[in-house]
Amino acid sequence: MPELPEVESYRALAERALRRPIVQVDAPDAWFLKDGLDAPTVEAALTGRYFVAARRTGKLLLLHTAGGGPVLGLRFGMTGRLVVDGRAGVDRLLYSSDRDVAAWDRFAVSFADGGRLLVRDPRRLGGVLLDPDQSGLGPDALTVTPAGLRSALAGSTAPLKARLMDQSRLAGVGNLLADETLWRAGLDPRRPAGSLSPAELRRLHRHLRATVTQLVARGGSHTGDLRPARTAGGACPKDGAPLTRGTVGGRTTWWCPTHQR
DNA sequence: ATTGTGGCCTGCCCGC
DNA sequence: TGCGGGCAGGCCACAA
Repeated sequence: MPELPEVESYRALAERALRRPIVQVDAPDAWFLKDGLDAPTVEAALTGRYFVAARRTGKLLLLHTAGGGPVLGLRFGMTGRLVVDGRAGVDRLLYSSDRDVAAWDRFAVSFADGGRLLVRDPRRLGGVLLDPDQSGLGPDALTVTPAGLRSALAGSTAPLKARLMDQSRLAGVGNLLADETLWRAGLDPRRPAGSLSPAELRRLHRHLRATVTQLVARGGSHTGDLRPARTAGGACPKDGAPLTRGTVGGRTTWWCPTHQR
């Protein structure tokens, strides 16, 4: 599902949509427009303008318009895809459908040259925002510093995994990325977030940055080394122990009871 | 304030 | 072969 790695792929794809005059905006699904946004407003905000930059914070894609104009924010939930000129941002999306169904096109921007940028989301869990408020987002997981990670976790009794996925503390980590990172770092997802020693914090930071970087390069949060074993009867790829399945932070969680402490 | 829970969305897969 | 139930998780509202 779209976590940081997928959205980073979408961001790179969205570079193709820059400096192309916008002639039409289609927002057929009112549910998909968030924070009180409506179709006439977003149409008026974008038509006649063009994008100049494609940025990303966590799982939020930001398309800036020229001259300091409005910023289009796109969220993808767990089943949303970005499509530009018929080209999809990722080949395959876990838990979503790979089919092309026009009814799943929830939002589209058409350019003067005939091309289009659109969000295709079967489950409608994503959304469109205008000038999104980013004050509620923590530092991006791809670039977070050791101190940033420490302050995201410090003093908390919540499960470590829940804090890693708390977008207001750290932006970009979803369920699969959290399991993969904690598995690599050898940390029990149920540990109180504030209980990590300085050495464990450094280890987690190193593995977080490395994991995110690697999964971005591989093309998705589903390309982790733990992922194939995240299933009934799965064994730890490191030591062969049967993986444990449970609910942590309200999400299905798989971990190795042997080496994750 | 922090933490936990349940609901929303709907395609897909499994078992009958 | 059709059908119903459960499942997936990002995000948000709400409760304790």
